[in-house]
Amino acid sequence: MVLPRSFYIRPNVVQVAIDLLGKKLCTRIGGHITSGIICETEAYAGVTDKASHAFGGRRTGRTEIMYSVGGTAYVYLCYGIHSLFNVVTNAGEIPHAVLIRGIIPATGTDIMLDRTGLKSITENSGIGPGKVSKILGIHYSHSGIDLVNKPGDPEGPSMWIEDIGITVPSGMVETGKRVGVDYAGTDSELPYRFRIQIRDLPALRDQEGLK
DNA sequence: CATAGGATCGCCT
DNA sequence: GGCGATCCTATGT
Repeated sequence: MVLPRSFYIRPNVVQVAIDLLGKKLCTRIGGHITSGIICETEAYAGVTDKASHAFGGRRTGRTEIMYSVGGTAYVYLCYGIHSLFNVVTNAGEIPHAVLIRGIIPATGTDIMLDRTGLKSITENSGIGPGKVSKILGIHYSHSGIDLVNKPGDPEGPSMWIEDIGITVPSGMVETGKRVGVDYAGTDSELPYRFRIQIRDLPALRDQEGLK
């Protein structure tokens, strides 16, 4: 089931970040469908969060997308090299977002090989926000794509997230500080990073099989 | 117009 | 554990 708008527009961005664990992030880029199970996320709490690009209500050409309605993709270029993929959450004009930091490759591993030049795709190949975009073919030019309604052009790039029947037990979710946001002062200490360990995957895959 | 710096990665030691 | 790659974005003059 493709996640509906109601999943994204919930007001608690931290809860959305946790609930995205175990969901399947899918893209159709250049006619190729690839996907992976989300295993690491970070929440960015908008205008009050010093680590957020929208802190203080900042609106620029880049961050404007963050003010879209929940269920919109926000992708930006980091370090001149990496496209980082985020999901905008909450109602319009409230710039909350969840950074997807890691996925376990699921569909289209042959395409991922082409995109990365790796010799093989493993469970680690999508760990790291830059790698997520690399293996899924996501580019910062895809910022603004709607994750709920398919774009008008059926041939164009498209991205969505599916519920595949996995429920991650809270005891399986590891919480920590966000990465690379030391400039945010005390906000860098917030426990807004969430991940599931690869060693716990077999149990989750069993759930998927039962559905 | 000029410039500094970044929600990273992979290779090197 | 350290560093270079690489370029857009934001900000300041």
